[in-house]
Amino acid sequence: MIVATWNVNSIRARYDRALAWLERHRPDFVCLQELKTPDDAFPFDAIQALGYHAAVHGQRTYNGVAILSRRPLQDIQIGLPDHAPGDQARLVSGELDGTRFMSVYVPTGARVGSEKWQYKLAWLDAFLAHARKLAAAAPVVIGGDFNIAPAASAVAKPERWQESVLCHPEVRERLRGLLSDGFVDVFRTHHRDGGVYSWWDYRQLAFPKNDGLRIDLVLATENLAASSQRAWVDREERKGSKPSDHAPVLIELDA
DNA sequence: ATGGCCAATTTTATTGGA
Repeated sequence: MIVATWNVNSIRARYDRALAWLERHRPDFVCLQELKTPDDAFPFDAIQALGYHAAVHGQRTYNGVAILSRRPLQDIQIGLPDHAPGDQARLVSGELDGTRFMSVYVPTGARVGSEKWQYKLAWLDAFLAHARKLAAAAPVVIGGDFNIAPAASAVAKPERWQESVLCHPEVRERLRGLLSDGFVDVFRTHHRDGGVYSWWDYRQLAFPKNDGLRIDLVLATENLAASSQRAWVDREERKGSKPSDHAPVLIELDA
């Protein structure tokens, strides 16, 4: 099966491109982030017409996540376990054939030391604890915009980003904790040397210069990850008219 | 080639993204 994760940076702004991409690639599961759209404005009909079900946790203006699947997910969970109704829409998960799929949009954290940075750390802690708990019950696949570049090899210009919210030791250590606790960064197992990115700033010709970072990750619990055949970034989707600033990341599992 | 921010909203500026 093929699992993709893609931060679309508004599902409405990406409507044409996202549907065309879905029709072209037809992955089995697609984790989407930054829908920037409430549930009632999500394009359920168009996606259903392409043969997909959607588990959606939308939000107006900011955030918003979804999982698309050929068969409907079961036991869909919205947000973190203790979430309040007004919480930021950053997590949705569901189960199919004994595997749990999660789509996550980790906070950026604005600037190190800011209030949003503290929120990023606290949210991450809660999310990681929840992911560990789910992984104790069933195999898990997490697709998401983690807003963490796992290592210097995931950054075109590591020195420039070293102290940023995407590369700071505080977030890298948290991610490393999950990776030493039964989860695998599937892309990394197939691209040990790094140098492949998933996000490029819209500004300063970052994409033509390939001045990017790999912050969009697919994590899988070890048994699932052991069956992975390949992993790749669909850079074509970052080209052309009105792209998202993120490219889709895809993995193939023999499961 | 892949091209010099973009998207939503508070809309003719501002805010947030990463």
